[in-house]
Amino acid sequence: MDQSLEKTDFIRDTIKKDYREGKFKKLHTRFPPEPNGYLHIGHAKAICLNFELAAEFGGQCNLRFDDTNPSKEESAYVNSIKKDIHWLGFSWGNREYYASDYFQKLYDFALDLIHKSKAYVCDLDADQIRQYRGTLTQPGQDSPYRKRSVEENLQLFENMRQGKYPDGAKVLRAKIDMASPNLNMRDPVMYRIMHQSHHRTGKQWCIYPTYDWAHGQSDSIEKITHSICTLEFEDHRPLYDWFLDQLDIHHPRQIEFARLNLTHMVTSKRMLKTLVEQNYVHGWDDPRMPTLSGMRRRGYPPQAIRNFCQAIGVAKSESTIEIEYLEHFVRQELNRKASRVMGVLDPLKVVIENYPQGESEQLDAVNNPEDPSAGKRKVPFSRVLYIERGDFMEDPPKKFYRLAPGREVRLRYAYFIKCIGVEKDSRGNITSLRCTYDPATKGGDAPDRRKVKATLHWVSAPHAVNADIRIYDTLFSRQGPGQDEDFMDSLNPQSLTVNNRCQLEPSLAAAKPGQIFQFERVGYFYVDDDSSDQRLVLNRTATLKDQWARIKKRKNSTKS
RNA sequence: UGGGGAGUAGUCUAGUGGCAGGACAUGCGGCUCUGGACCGUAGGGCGGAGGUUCGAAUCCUCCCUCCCCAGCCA
Repeated sequence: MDQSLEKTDFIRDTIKKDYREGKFKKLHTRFPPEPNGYLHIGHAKAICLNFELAAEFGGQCNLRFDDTNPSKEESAYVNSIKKDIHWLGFSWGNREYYASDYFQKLYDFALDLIHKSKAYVCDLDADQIRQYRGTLTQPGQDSPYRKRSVEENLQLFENMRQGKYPDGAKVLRAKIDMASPNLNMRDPVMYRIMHQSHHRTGKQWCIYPTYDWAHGQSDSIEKITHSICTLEFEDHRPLYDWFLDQLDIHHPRQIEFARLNLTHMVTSKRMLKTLVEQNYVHGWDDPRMPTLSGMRRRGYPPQAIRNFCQAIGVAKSESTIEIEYLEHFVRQELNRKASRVMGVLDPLKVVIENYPQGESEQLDAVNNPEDPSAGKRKVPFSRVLYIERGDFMEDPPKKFYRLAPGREVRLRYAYFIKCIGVEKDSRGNITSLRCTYDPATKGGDAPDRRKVKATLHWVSAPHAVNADIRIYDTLFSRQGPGQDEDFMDSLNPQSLTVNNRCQLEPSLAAAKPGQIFQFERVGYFYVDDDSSDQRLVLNRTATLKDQWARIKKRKNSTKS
């Protein structure tokens, strides 16, 4: 690989170093989601990292569900997670694992620690354990049960497993150091009693391992070489290492990186759950959600998300990426792939007065100028058309070079038209435009080489189809929702508006759910599953970049 | 205040003692039958103070700011 193009970051550096030092032969990573919610864009960063690392170094990446807490986990989440990872374009072969697959092995490992006098059964309740733990600045105290004999611990632990105690009565703890400055080392809990049915093991167990006890050992069982996780687990690394060392089993290296944050978004599972459960959005796959299923339904191509994840890189400093950066990759991908069509969101009627009444014709339109193989299609033209209301101004300011009285513009793939009159209602609102067309400009070129400043999209009124277009904006109006206020307070009341006035070219009548189009000069639109033969429903994926909108915005802000 | 991390343009990120580079965003220009795309161009940065060195984003010292940890969550 070209040295200058080779990706580099601290994780890859570490892996290369480990490889040079012969610490492993084949890289093995894993993506370990807990099946207690839907995957979001933050997970995508971890998924891409783990799977791409494996691919780059000729290794493998496992999918492992971290299902150690039956009170929160459901198989419905398992399915959505698998679907989303596949959608992103990654596969884990037959290496679909569950921490719950290892419950027996973990139990045996625990026995081993008890035998080594490195773990004990503790009768303190949750409150008492907290008190004994000490504080950030004060050391903890040994549990009164810390000195139990190996035999007693073995018996008690067996009893725990047999279901002889109620929830919370006892726990199994590692025997490390109650005075450690790292709170995670102050005799952390390994097992808790939960008489709770598990989505995979059913009623087989009533004691469940904690994250700290399950994670490293699961990594080890799967012969993971590099266990990549987020920064908040940095404090846990000494414990991760301690368990593996005491057990003297395969020892992966844990590496921590900074999680992904995006402006105008939240990714905390608690907050996302609240949004769904209190119906602020229409489900986990609402196109405003930062979930992968939401983005899929919004029309974001998976490749755009992967490109984005590559571009943002991986580091240890906490960062918040502007949502515009993600949108850039969405547009980049869609620009190459999406078929162009014409659709008018805010219609203004135009009558071509010199075009024969009752007639129409079919004009050639290019489907995708970025992709000649996409071919051409026909669009009907007639005497009565719709153009975008915003494409006309009666009294245009300097930098506005679209249609205005007396002005000539081109209708894309059609003709030059000139505005010769404006019709208004009694309140002075413009109801329609009177125009003439130049038959010699058919197709969009003038034989006399004269130029026009603007090209407008349009739709023939008698041929137009209608639809519901869901116009999405960011779910939150603040850049960092929930940072200085309750996150619900910065919900954007404008995050969804439905437009049913639109007029679209007739080819859209055949659009099928899952298809995505560029409405020329407007944006990208994805055909939603809610569409039926009776009613087309489109989600606006993203707008096109719009120079005029920016000029307008700047003018308004300098005025005020 | 114990421990663990992090500070490079508006936002990400590269750099590992030798010209601070790239992407997004922004401005300007070009091109164009999408004010899209594309091409070109400009502005703007090493948290601070000392020190070592011919030379410091990089090494040393001190300081400042931010994040994480006191779940039987992950």
